[in-house]
Amino acid sequence: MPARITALCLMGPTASGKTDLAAKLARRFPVEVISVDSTLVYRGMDIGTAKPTPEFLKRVPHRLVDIRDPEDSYSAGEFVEDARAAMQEIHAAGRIPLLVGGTMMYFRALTQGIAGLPKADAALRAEIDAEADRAGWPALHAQLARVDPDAAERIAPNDRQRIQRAIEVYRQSGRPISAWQADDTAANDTVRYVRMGLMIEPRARLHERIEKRLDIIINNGLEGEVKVLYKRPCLSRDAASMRAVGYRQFWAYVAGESSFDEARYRSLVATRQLAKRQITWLRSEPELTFFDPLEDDAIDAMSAFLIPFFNA
RNA sequence: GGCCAGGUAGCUCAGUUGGUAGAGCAGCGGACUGAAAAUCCGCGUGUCGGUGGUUCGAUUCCGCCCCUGGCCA
Repeated sequence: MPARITALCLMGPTASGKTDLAAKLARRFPVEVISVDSTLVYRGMDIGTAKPTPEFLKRVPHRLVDIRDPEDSYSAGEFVEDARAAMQEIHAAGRIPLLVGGTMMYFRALTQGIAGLPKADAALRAEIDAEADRAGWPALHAQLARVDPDAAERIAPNDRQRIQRAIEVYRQSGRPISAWQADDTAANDTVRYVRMGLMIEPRARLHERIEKRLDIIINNGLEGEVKVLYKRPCLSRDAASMRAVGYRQFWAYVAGESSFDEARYRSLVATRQLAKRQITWLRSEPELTFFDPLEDDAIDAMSAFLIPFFNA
């Protein structure tokens, strides 16, 4: 049985300054960063994801960055396995894991457990998509209602992603997804999570930062980066990686479907909407202590908050 | 300066044969179990450009004024 360990969580919406604060914490405490970000896992997606530079990563190593090609997918389940392994290694090396990121579902899956569901199956998903093209998602929702009324009740008739997932799991295993989800997921109780959240208020203040950051990303060459990805023969716009904010919108521009200004505007909107969803997660996160990253003494406030956990 | 077309929600616009108005986008709130930077659900009062007039009643009809765009001088 592994020893009980403490892990720190630093969670915040996009453009809230997580990376910067993580680096500062790493200078003050014996911590090692684990990235909790569904886009930083992809190699070759550096500019649009605002990935820390190689020099920065050399100074402050991050686990779970650049571990997938954009053609491949990654998932919350894989993240949980990878993050648990990384936490054990870091702990064994005498340091404390610092989980940093904005992919709230990954945090939730890690800290509260995730059912042992069957994995994704690309062929089966394509099959279900084809059926939906013919009959429409509400029809598949009705089909789901016959085999799994509990799941159907929770899923909206137009929520293609969840309908598809529920049907996928049922066809693969012959067992309703609601039954799988009812299994005891027994969150890993060998880890104690200490949660810190970043919040920038009012919202307009965050929106300003988002716009500035997007323009930096565009000036750094987002268009060129997307062009390289666009040319890869095995990479499609339907790949999980290419649905990421900025990539999806500039893919449409590179494909000649929209103007540059439109790609920029839509990326801006998508980023704001992403931030809003992340904030919704944060509001429901238990035992979260908030910090304002724009305060001059943010790092000191966080340090003061953390010291008791390092002495324990 | 003259003629024409417009001025309605943050933006783009629809509409009211006269009974004070509604879509898309944006924005806001929420959900979230192997694609989650994903996928969905909910939320629409705004001096209908200003001002006078007609009318029981004007955003709607009429006059004048202001603003924008186009054409003509």
